[in-house]
Amino acid sequence: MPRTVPDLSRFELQCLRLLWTRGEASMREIHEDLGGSPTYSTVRKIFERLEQKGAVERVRLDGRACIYRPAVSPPAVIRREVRRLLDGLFAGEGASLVAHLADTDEITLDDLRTIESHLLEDAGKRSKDRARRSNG
Amino acid sequence: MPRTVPDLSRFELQCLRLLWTRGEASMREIHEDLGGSPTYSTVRKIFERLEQKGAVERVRLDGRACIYRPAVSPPAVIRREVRRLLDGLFAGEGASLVAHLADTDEITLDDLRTIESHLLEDAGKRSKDRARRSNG
DNA sequence: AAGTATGTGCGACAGATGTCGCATGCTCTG
DNA sequence: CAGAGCATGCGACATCTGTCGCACATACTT
Repeated sequence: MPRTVPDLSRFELQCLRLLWTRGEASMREIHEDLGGSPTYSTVRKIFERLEQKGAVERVRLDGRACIYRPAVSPPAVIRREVRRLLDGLFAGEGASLVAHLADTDEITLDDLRTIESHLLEDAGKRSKDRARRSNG
Repeated sequence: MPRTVPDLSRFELQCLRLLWTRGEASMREIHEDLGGSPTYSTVRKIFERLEQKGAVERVRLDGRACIYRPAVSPPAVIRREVRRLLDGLFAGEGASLVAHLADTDEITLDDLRTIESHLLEDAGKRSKDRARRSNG
């Protein structure tokens, strides 16, 4: 498990995502998920590189086929990508990004309210935890 | 003005952003904005490619130096990048991205509320416009 | 006018990325 | 056990990216 998330290309990222949704899989399965294109050879090459970068690892064999598993977690990768976008195009301001999403109708008012309520719940939980810790 | 936003690399994007904030600039100025590194030659090469891709254009000369101007607008580029991130890591769901931002404290409750109120204002304006149009 | 500084065009290069094909070698089936 | 299939390891390429240097032209200085 690499401490720092490796730098992944778009296609590498796409393959990794497919692996995330499957949990673990052979390259053939990923190749099928991709609809058969590009070539199986290409997918293998991508996995070869993903493995070199420490983003995936082989867990076991299914017959003679290697089964791979993600070696980096979605949150870690996502954080990195979001940060990149934020720093690159929104001066690091998360609020600017959300404002953009609102402007372009990528999120609705209801979405925002739902997230708000979750935020409130979590805040409540966290402060309860803190209280428990200090009293316990 | 290219109809479709060209595909830009990270560094190309960074240079373009600097050009956005300046409005228009010579390569030397951008080079300075970058703190002098990488080399001036490198920056020129990036601009050469940005020009080929149609992302910037020369407007005039300042002495013998070319002055460049962005040929693609921030919104267009931003939309593209956001879409890429959304489709790539959030199943296209803007709400998921915002939820992530909330989870990682990239946005605060206040931010959300502010955006919400703007959203309400704009919605109001739009419906007023509609009313004006239909009545006018 | 001659020289110096500066901007540009062009070319070179290493490393990353996307795309394949081939030969070898294990497995499963007759 | 021999042959057919599939998976793998390895190598080959064309592009794209980031990074420079050099030679030539042009403008400002003295």
